Amino acid sequence: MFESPIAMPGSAADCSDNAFSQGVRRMNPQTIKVACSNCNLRELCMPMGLKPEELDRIDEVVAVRRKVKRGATLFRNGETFTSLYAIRTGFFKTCVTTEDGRDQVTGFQMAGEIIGLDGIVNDHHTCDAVALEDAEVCVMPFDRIEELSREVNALQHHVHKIMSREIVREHGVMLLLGSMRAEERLAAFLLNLVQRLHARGFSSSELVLRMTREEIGSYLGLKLETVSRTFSKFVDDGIIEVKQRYVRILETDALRKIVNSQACH
Amino acid sequence: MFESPIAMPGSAADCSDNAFSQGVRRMNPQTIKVACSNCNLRELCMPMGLKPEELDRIDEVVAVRRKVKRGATLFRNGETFTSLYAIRTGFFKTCVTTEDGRDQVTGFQMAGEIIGLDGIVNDHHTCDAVALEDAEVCVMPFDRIEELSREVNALQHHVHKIMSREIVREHGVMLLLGSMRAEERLAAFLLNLVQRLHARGFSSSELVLRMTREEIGSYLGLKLETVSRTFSKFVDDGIIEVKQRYVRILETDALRKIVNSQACH
DNA sequence: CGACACCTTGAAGAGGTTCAAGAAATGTGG
DNA sequence: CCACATTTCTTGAACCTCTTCAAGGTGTCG
Repeated sequence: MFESPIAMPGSAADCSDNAFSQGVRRMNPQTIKVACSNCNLRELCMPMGLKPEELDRIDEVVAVRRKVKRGATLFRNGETFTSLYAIRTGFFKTCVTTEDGRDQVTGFQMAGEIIGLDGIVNDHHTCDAVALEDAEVCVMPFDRIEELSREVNALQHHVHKIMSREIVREHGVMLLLGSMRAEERLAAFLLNLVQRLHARGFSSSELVLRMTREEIGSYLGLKLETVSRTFSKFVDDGIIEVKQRYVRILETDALRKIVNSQACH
Repeated sequence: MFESPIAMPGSAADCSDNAFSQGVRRMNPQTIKVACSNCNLRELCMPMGLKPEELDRIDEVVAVRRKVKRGATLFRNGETFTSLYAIRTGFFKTCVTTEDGRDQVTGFQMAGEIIGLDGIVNDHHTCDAVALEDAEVCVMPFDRIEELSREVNALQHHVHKIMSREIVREHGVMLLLGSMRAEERLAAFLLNLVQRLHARGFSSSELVLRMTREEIGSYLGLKLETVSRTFSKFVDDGIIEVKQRYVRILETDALRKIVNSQACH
């Protein structure tokens, strides 16, 4: 509900197909076959600068689309791995769970991001991917990705980059979890979220959290009460405004200063 | 010095080439050109079950070997990415550093493991790789890897698996940093180290730490004093013996119980 | 053998957690 | 559309774990 005023029209965040491509495409709701070449999220999840004939081949990557209702899982720990998923719309969390009941949110993913990479190594997923709002994903069978990336060099390198990016992202999370205090973690979290939303055409100062305080806490290695208290502290300090899930950042620089405060320790 | 009595002869941990292959190979110390097909670490860092002609091609992956003295870096944050490195001998840490002086060890790597994956996404390394003991690595230029993996399917899939494995490993670290207490973290750390050493033919109850308490602490998100105290507590409880860097595990099950103690919270 | 890096241990303190209660929002069924 | 149940969020107070600061011990290497 807060999203539409924040979204910038015509941007990558506007995830509906344009009128032309819809007219050309078959609209069978069961098996929606779609072309990456027409997708306005392409620049986020597919390699850029392809030759026309390569672009056509890329269309073979996506088998079908799949809708995932809020609260439902796209895949679960233990399930057989078959495909990577490119998020078209919606918002996901991924989390690992242990037998003894430990739980850790390992990431939040939004439109244009790829999930499922964890499953490659053992042909089974090792985490759950849960939709935090109604979502739609492009299903990309991995054997087809491997096949195509033998022929399209740009796709091959793109797959490698996506995996490397995820490794680097996780390094950042390890830094956060291993060396930051609560305020620093939450500030870094907010800056990261808003930066990614901005890259998708949303505001760089307002956002709607799609996850609960508990999920934020799990991701940041904090209890939900600490997350709530830290939000309140930022509000008291005049850095942000918070109304439930809605957050407005008033002082981006203050958040940056909090994250980079290591020097004065 | 503690290593030789623990190592099992003839195992993968015995990293020297056999007499035959040395006789055949040119021994120019400047540019040592070596064949993966003869390496007894192959099963750790290369795909298995290759056809003979594929095995020959794999030999093209490794350009040269490179020695890294204890304390020296294999690559540094900011350096241009060119190659992945397979560790032949020695022990590395990788760590990310921020301008404001924060520092986080993101992993410890031993023989047969691959480092450098962080550099793919932006053509620059985003962390430092430091040898914790004199080491030797196989340099594998990444463009050559990409070239070859277009032709050898098993290599292609192997590269994907290595990257996926690293992603899954980091999920585990996030779980550790985000949800475990000091004792649980150190117990998990010891079990992981000893398990990996065991896979290389070393003892599953004795090990020599190649890193300082401070480096362990950085990896586990703890201060070195906490690491030291937790070691001492494990000794008091009769779970391990510690003499500086030498550790003997007396009660593996006790360590396992500590890691999986979440249920009784 | 002396300098330096590394490790251990104690005591005090801070930051985050736990437990608890109530408020606010959200969803559901009549 | 409203009442009720449920989930989510906020806030307070006590507690606990880990950190910080400090001092001394141990090992290593030139």
